[in-house]
Amino acid sequence: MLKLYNTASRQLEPFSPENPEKVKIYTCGPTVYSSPHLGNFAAYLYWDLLLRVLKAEGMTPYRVLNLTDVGHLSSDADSGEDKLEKGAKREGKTVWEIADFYIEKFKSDFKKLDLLEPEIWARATDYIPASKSLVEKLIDNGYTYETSDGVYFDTSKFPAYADFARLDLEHLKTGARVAFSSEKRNPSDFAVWKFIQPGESHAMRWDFLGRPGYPGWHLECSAIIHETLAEPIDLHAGGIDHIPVHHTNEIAQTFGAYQKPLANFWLHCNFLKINGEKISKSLGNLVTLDDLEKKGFAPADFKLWLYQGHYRSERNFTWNDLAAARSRRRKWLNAYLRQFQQATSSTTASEPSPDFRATLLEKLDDDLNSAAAFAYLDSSLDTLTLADWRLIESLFALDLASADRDTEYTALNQRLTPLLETRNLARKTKDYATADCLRTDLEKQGITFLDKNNITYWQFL
RNA sequence: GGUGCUGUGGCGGAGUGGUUACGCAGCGGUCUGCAAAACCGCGUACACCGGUUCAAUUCCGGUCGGCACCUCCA
Repeated sequence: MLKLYNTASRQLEPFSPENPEKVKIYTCGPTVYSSPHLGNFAAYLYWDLLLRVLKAEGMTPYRVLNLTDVGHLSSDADSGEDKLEKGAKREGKTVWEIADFYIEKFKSDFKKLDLLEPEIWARATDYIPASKSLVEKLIDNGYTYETSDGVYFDTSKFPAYADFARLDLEHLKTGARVAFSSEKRNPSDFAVWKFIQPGESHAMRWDFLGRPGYPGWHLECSAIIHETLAEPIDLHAGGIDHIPVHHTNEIAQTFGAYQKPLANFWLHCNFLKINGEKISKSLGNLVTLDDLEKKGFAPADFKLWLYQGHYRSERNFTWNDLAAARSRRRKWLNAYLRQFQQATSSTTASEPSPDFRATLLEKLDDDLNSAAAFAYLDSSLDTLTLADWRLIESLFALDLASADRDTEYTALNQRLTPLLETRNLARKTKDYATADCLRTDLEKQGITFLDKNNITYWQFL
């Protein structure tokens, strides 16, 4: 039985969706104004593992992933620039071009990492009517008040506001927020709709309440969920940073509008650091998927590195550790290739070994403990069948035993088998010059021979 | 100030009240014509101080350290 750590209760709980045939999942997506970095992808990789474990457990996830293409202020100060506007200025494009460009970038990286596509990609700007209707509901239900710069949610009207994040509202630092809007009744109040002031340039604007404006940042998630999944959903996932503000506000506004809880289960992943520092633009330490590939790492190397740890633990990314993960992955790949080469002549089971499957899933069922699953995998390396490897691939998608790869390996096998036989014949006749020459040539292509128990395999260096 | 996380062998990283994962790197060995990132073996780690206990890295208290969020960053 799958158990997950529910942020709402701060406890490990059995995950039992209302309808296993359609497990309603919402995962917070990116703001599309620049290239995503490894830290961003960590979240999607963790949730991908979650989806795959759900599937292995016989459930059918139905997942919505939002794309925040509405600009929002990059800081709370009045001088703060809208992120998309900033990106547009930087690249000499319109905000819409910026959004389109980075959505495509995100989706192509998503594909490179072999992540399961969400059932719905939800662009915030496609849900403006839903957003407006949510604000109207909030106004009708008396949860809001208007200031000169927007419509605000009055958090004092939602007594449970502090519960989810266990906030101490009395002691919350206010600072910038108060300066930003002295008209706010409570420091924790937040805008559900923002007005565009005369003279303010904001390319994305919609008429609402008799004037131009745009939705508050937290609004889209509640609106999209209401429109696409209907609350309460089975599971809502996001980064740990979203607990105190974003998810807290989502819960408040959804309850205010629809008088229903937003989600039954909340999952939060911890952050990635790089060389011991937080990932941030100002520190200039962003690493993208492209950087990884430039240094000769496969996207799957990063996945393996990430899954060696736990989603709730803070991880520190270093190139050294990534190289270690790559070594481990190559070892697995070669173990698979040995099975693959041996299996061409022998029959293989079509189903994974029940024991292996059960034990592997048992580890993952324990709050997605992929590190423990990997340790078990390593200790079983020699006994894994092709079907076992397909199970591993279906759970972790490490680009080891996919159908595409198998086609490649079959072709390689056809090309290499004659060379391998020639070499072994040369060895038999003690023509070591020929034998070594063949091996050296192949090693230039990153392939070598492994002689094990009188069988010779080819494998990657 | 508030909230939360965290301190495990050279590095990474699970986990557990007593048999002490796993990976990378290292060392030794085996196999081999020679090799090999193939196999075997080795390292006896859990910040510090108290407490509970027959027994604590694991529970409790404290100390010290690290980190994150509260700044529209996953």
